[in-house]
Amino acid sequence: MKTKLFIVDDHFMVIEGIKAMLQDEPDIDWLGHAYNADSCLSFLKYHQPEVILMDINLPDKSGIELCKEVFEKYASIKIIGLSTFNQLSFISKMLDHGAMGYLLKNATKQEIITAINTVMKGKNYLSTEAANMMKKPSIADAPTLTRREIEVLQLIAEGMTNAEMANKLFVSATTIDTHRKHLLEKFNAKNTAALIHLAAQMKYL
Amino acid sequence: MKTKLFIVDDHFMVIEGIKAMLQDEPDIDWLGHAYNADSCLSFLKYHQPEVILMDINLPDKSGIELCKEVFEKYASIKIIGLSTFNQLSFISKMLDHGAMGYLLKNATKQEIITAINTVMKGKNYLSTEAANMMKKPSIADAPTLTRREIEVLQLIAEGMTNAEMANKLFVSATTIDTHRKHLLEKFNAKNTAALIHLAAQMKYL
DNA sequence: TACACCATCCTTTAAAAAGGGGATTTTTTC
DNA sequence: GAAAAAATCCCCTTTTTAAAGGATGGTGTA
Repeated sequence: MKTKLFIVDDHFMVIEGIKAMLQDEPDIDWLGHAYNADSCLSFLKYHQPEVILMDINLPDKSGIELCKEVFEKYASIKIIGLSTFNQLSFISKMLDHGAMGYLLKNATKQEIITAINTVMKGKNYLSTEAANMMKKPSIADAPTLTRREIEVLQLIAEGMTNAEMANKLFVSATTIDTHRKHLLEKFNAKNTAALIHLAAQMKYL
Repeated sequence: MKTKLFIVDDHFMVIEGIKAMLQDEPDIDWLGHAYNADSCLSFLKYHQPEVILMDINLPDKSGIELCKEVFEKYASIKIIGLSTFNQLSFISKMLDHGAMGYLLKNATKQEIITAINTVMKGKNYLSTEAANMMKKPSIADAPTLTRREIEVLQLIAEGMTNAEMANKLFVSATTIDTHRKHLLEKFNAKNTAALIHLAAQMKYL
């Protein structure tokens, strides 16, 4: 039996590429594609794909949001996230919101087919590279910061010294020092450079 | 007369996509593709494409380097840079190193053909979005870093101290200090925190 | 109300980074 | 082959941060 496949991606080349790669596959039934989240949702009102390949970067909303919406409305549809290699920080969010797989856009034909078959069996599929990237510190273990800590963090990133921040925030320099201390602890960072790096990765900056 | 076209991109989907889009074009002669810089250079030893579509992210070296090499050896080949939208900081560098055009990977068939025809006439072609992004000062003026500077930058971001880096890179701590100094100058950063922040924004980290 | 958490302030010591010089060798570029 | 850039090394001084203590008042909630 054929797997009904749908694709959401605003990159024409990617859509054409996947179509070209899969058009001769007997087990794949190409339902069509959408260039943005809106037209994907419209399509789903009248059609029922079994698997959706979904870019995490769409023009109208993020793939993460779309993923969530589709999962809430049509829980039976298996979603496979698609991205280029440098956007892997979103993988875990995608998976949290109902995606069952994750593919990089340099995937081979065989990888795509394996991913589709795997999620159809109800199992998760992560590309090797995606799985590796998952091990990197991500938003998953982002610490909870207080209002003041976020404020100080951002000023540190702008290059201000404790004295300057103290002046700007009308507190003592030692107070800033305490906030810094807490930031280093919460992020488990060795020093300011590592702190800013982690904070940037975790989208605080 | 047909335009001889070659593509370098490590994203199979993109190659398949472009191939699918252009295969019915009477004016395009599809010479083939390469997945990395090395095999592109090998190909060029024995074949002469007129236009190369080149991804700026390749597995073995950056598209910028490849662009430079190809331009030096085969100045008559017109190079069109290819990228997804979030890597536009490299456009100007690509153009500096001999590229004549820049396309985003969500380009339509018509845009690709227009780009190819435009560069064949000896004119530059920038996609509208690329041209817009060029105007943004933020990412555009990312400094050019040396190999060593990039290395040190990344180690700083990991939280290493000068002494640790010196040890790791088998150089004196004062050397690391000099690299740091240059990094601060190039990024025009007040201190390390600001440096890492800027570097992260400019996709160095 | 008691407890956790936040924000504030303090001291001291040691380590690291910033800022200012200058210098040499190798590699790249013109 | 000369000029420019990169990578390496060194000095000195000052500023800034890190680390490790402890302390106080306020707020929100269980």
